[in-house]
Amino acid sequence: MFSILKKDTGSHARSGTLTTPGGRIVETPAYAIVGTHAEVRCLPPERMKDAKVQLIIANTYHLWQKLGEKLETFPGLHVEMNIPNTVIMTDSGGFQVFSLGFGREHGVGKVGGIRNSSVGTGRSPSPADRAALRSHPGESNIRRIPSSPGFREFPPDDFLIHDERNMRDKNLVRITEEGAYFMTDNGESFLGPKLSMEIQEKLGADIILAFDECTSPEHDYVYQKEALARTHRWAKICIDVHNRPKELSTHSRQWVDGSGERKKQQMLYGIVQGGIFEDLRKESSHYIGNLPFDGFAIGGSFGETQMRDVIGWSVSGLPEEKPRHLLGIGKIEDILNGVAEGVDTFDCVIPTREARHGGIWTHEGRFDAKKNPNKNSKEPIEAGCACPTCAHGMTRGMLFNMFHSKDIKAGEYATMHNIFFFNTFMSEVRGAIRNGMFEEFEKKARVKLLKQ
RNA sequence: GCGCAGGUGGCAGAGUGGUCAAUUGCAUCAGACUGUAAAUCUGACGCCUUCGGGCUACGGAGGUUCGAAUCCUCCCCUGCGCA
Repeated sequence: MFSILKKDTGSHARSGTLTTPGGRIVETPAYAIVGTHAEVRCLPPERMKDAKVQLIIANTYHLWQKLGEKLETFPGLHVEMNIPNTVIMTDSGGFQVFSLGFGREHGVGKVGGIRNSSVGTGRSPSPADRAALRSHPGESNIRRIPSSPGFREFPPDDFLIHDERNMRDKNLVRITEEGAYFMTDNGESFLGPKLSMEIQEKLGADIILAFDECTSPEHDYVYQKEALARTHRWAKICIDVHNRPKELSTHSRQWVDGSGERKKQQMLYGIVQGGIFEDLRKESSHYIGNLPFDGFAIGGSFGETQMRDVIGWSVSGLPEEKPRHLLGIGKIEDILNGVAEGVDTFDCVIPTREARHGGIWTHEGRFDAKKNPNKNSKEPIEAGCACPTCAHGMTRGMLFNMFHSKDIKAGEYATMHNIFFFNTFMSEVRGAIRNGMFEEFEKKARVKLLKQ
């Protein structure tokens, strides 16, 4: 259940309370800390409370690969991670379709620079794109594995220069109508919408995500359109699997019989895609928004400069009363943009990954603890910060030394601070919205936090 | 004193006639990181440069050679063994 407590008048920002079917609670806007393998790197489970974590996102693909047959007897993420009261969501594996596939081939992340000029505006397809769409319906970069019917490689090898072929060989994913084939160390494994749903039921998160295809920022309009149609077809399959009669379930966790009423234990979110194209994003937003999901997520690729527009288009067709999650984003500026566009929850590796790499976030901007200016610095990590790291009296110089002496604790101290910082920041955002001060808060935050 | 092994860029350690300003690792410095193949990855790392190149360099001094970190002679130093 999602109840909105306050809506901002100057933007689409809102603040509310998300209560999961299991009775766990998230105050929104909130930030999901990434715990891909059912653990937050460099943060012991018992310290999550100290870091003010209220939401965790784990990963279906990676846990599936890691657990194998143990999945059948998996006790559920809350038990496994020993965080009975924390809300957990699982990503469906749709992102790995990109990160292990075209992400590798194109050498980009989801917020990549946009190289293809015909893609740059994000407004509408160029005449060339339209022509391509007419003359090659369905014939985009899709690859079929040799064992599947109608196998073909596209583009054919002959069309590729050597470097392009090398890059293509980095792609470990073959996408088909049914799902995606992943090349792993143990051979090939297939993951599609149906299986992703079944795995997510066994993992037992509070919130699960539809299996989608996350596209690359380098994909052109033609490909984005085709991938979007596929993601939409998969969305319906996910709903059907999620809502199948209990008798057909292979796993009992999905349904709870409480007070004579059969109740779903997990919330299912649909995912909006469409690359950076306005018409595709709006189409997707309306299509997904009209399906009976419990909430919605915005996925896929963004150009850094187009991000806010893309978020706006993606939200445009979603029902007001249901929660919205922005997948894999972000940085402070992205959060401000997302909240202002009506996003309720976020998740991103930024706080945790950057912490391990020395990137420290503070209310005065970000700094790199491994870099020279911090050598011998007596300055606290962040003055006035109440996190356990700062409360411990850690200085920038101490952290510098720990990183340089490869002390494993450096990553822990930094991770603790960053998670605490992001969660604190989110609570400040909530406070601002609930007090009707979001506009002022946002203005100040942009000036102060973004100077880096 | 004799025998053996060695002395290479901040360190470790390749190279044993030209493709060597010298593989590689570490350290250092800089940059990146957005649903985590990431406690990771890139780049720089003798000096100068108009970015074409120029200069000085493999313990020291000579020598052989068109050409030497690489071969020869002497010297200096280090480690191990024997006296």
